Amino acid sequence: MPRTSTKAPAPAGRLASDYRLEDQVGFLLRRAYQRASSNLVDRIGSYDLTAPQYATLARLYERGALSQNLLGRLVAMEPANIRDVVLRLKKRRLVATRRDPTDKRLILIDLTAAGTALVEQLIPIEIACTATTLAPLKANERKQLYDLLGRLADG
Amino acid sequence: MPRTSTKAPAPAGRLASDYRLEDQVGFLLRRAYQRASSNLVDRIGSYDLTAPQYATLARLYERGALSQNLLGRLVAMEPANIRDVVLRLKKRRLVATRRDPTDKRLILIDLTAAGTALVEQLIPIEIACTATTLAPLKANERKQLYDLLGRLADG
DNA sequence: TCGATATCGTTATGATCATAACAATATCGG
DNA sequence: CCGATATTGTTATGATCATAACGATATCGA
Repeated sequence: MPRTSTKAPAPAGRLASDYRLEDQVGFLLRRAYQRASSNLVDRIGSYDLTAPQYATLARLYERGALSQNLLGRLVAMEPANIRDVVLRLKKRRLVATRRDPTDKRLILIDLTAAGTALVEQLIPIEIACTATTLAPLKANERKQLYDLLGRLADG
Repeated sequence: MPRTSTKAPAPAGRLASDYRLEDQVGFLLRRAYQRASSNLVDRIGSYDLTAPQYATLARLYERGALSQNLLGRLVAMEPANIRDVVLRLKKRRLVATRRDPTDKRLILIDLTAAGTALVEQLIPIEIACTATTLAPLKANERKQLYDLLGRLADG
């Protein structure tokens, strides 16, 4: 006679009994990113901007005009994805595009005056948001986290 | 006469000169998750499974049958999202669904035999994949990372 | 010069994601 | 008992994401 009902919650039961999803970095990273992203949307959502859109604007603010492809690499987005983001930002007149005269393959993206003004407004909000996300960590732990995450991301 | 052309790359120029996108946790977390997710797809992509799909199967393997809603919470997915994942897994006969007899609102999800067999095949691959992702870190650093990420994710 | 190769942007497909609104069912308090 | 409230699952909308295939343009080497 089996110990409990076959329909029971099956606390651990089968094989690989010591495996836990929580022990997989990918799962942890996904949840941590969800939290960070949620914090950002809570703060800048009223501007109707997503985290990738903000990152795109911020990168343009840092670097000035960039080709669409390079811009994508600098915000870690595939060509097909950065294209859509740029289209949405362009529709809102936050960025402007023009063709590179010397290399006809390239589309140069740059902030408009409105885009620049918006980024300058959002940067302090983003910094506060980062502080919120990092709130559970002490100062030295935050530094450590940056080091570890940076090495993970760069492979 | 201005020092350079107005159209120049604008290395730093404007306001908030010390702001860097790299200093924002969200951006770092997103890139690190991209890396981890990419590592997983490289290894289990031939099974036509994504990271969230694998997480769903793994959770069911750990816990046995769960309501769709609870399952979603346990893999950090919104109700609308876990629904789509379950539909795809169900279409491939990796999970089966039935209504809870005592609470007619609930849909109970459980692994099929094929689903169970697949998870048992994938678990060692996932563990190896996690090792790959963590390769840049030493043992004590990995432990530290888990601690920090866990606290971030839980808020 | 010219052909192979590489890069850039586009298109298409399919899978996450989050949010809001909604119907059906449970639960709880008076 | 029964109405207010909460929970579950669905639907719709819109924004990421990754991948593959493709034309256009650049670049490089023979």
